[in-house]
Amino acid sequence: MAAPKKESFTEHEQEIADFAKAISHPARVAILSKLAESNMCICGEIVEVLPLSQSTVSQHLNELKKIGLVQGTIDGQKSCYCINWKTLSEKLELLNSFTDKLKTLNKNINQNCC
Amino acid sequence: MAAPKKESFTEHEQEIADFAKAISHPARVAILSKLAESNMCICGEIVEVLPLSQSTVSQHLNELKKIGLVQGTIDGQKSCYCINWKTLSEKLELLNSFTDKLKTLNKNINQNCC
DNA sequence: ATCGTATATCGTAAAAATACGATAGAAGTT
DNA sequence: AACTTCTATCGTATTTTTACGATATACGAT
Repeated sequence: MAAPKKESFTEHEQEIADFAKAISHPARVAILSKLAESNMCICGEIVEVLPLSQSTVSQHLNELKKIGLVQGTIDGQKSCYCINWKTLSEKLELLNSFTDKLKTLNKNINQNCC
Repeated sequence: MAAPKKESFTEHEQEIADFAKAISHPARVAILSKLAESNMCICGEIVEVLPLSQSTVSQHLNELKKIGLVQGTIDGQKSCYCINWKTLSEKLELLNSFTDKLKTLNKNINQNCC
């Protein structure tokens, strides 16, 4: 049984995990790099620089879109993507404040335990 | 065919993705919280606070250990875990310098494209 | 020596992620 | 109208992840 247990964690824990999952594939990291470089890209330009098929790239773009890290608009027959900087900053802030809290909770950061 | 294509990306892209993957499950986020709170924990204490079985928690701990975010030492019949702050800081730095580079590449952060 | 406790690992099942080809539909071009 | 181009989606195969129970091992206690 691999019943979904993710729901039994806190909203906060899930949010962090979801953001991390969005960038947990090198293709999606590469897509973000490419989009930052070019400010915006039509889908085909992204497909060109990735070693993946068009349909797979489309899927990865959709993952990034679902969580709000990128946004896409239809431009004629093409599809234009760009980074949603507001959301990206928010998610990063979420992760950073989490790790800051970790460090605060721990009093002896330099102490190697165990 | 779902042949593994992850190898065709850069080392850097893979490193970022691997770190993200390590914290892409709420259980592992929760484990890090618990470890930071308590400075160090025996395995059983972690199992107690998570809604997962002992064997599943052991698996998650192993994921975190593989990438170096936590370290474990055997202490008698118990197993003692703690956060490896050095590695955690390094991985975070990796992610932050990546996103900083994204922002630098993009000249008009406030411009909503598309 | 026997028993209980703690935990890693094995085996396995179910679910999710990854990848591609084929295709459909929309938008341009001739 | 016929044709090409672009991209999202469908169907599907493979792999990976998630989860648990059972078990083996190691340690401590009796």
